[in-house]
Amino acid sequence: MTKSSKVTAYSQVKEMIKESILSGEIPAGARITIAEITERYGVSQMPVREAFQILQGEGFIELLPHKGASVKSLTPEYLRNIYEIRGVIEGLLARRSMPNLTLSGLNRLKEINGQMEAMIQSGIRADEIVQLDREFHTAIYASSNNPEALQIYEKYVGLISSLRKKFGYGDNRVDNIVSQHWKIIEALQNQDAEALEKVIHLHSEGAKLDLLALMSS
Amino acid sequence: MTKSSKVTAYSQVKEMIKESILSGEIPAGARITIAEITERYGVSQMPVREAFQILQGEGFIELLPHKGASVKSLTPEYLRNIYEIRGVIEGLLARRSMPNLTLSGLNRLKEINGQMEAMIQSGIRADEIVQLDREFHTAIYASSNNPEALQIYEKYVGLISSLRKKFGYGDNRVDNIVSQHWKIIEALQNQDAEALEKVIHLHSEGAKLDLLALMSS
DNA sequence: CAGTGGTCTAGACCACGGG
DNA sequence: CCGTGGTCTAGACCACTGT
Repeated sequence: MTKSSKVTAYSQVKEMIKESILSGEIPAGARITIAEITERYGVSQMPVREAFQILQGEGFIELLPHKGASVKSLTPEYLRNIYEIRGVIEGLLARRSMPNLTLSGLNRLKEINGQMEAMIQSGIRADEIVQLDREFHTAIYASSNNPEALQIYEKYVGLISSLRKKFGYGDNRVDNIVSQHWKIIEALQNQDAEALEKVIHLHSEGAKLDLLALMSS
Repeated sequence: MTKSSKVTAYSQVKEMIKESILSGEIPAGARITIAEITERYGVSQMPVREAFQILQGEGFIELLPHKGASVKSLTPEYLRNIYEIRGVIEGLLARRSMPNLTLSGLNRLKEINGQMEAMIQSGIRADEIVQLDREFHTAIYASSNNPEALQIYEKYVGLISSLRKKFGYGDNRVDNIVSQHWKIIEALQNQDAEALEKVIHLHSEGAKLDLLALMSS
């Protein structure tokens, strides 16, 4: 490690490996050896092993006893599965957040979605859309008072965001996102739980289909 | 460790600690030191630390850098949160399992629920009810084809089961369980996704209220 | 029946909290 | 400012794979 510091080596190693995976530097399905990492970052085995265990818990790698670590491969089935999970978790988060959402929170949502709308005119950049979309949803779910659910959401959203940056968006997906966001805002304003949950599921389903189509083409 | 074997030390240590937590031997909120475990099981620090990381990933303990491990305390808020998560995940699992459920699978469900019904007559034993209830739900969700969701479900069901064995069930909770199970079977038989999801949520909600009431009394 | 690489031990290091 | 206990290093051990 660069210098002695207060943060632990294993958490730094964990973050660095995570970065490498999300950026695509270490491709899905690739094997990672302990030796590789110890050499690269100048640490010994133990912090690497701890980092591996954490990353396995977070769903980024797979760890087989006596066989080593490999980056979880993002098969269509796996993606479909985690989209489904994310969908129902988002429904829960939205439902729980609705009563706690403040007026200024609602304005923040309108602002973010306005920015997205503006971006469509001036040419779409996938990574910025990803960023704004995440902010939009995070702004809603922050008031859910269910940190455990939020953690599951963030785990999967991180995995999927990296793919978005790589594959971008389908033809009119971004338009759909923006219009669905307006509907979400409307449902929140009306405190209409049923409508809200319906739009959220639609939103998630659309995202899944769009990404899967892009990946298979 | 007892003897050299093919399974890893850290996985054995992990299982043993997990047992101790679920059995209540190590109470919620208690601190666990590495030295304690190394001494008790005759291993060195590294496998213990790996076990800790895994247990943190599974939600059983909390790990603070430079401060150590403590068993996650089961506050009412935390329980409410994980019941909510379990509820929506179960809804998802049930919905996805329905089309894949075989006739013999359905008969198995009827059989299990019949056993539960019989048990009510001959006096209720909490740990056996817990066991049968778990079997019932597992029998449904096995055909969900979504192992990731199943994993989340099992993580939380393990935590909650241990509490059930400790606190038992409220007055007519067991009757409710059995009658709701029949309704679940009926919905599965009719391939009625909407009814199914409704019962599942009712089931989950009832379980949550019952347990929270028992714990606060 | 080697070589590779994951797993484990022993002990040093050092952050943190109480006196 | 010392003690406790979490963190890290170096190196040995041994399960697994392919030759």
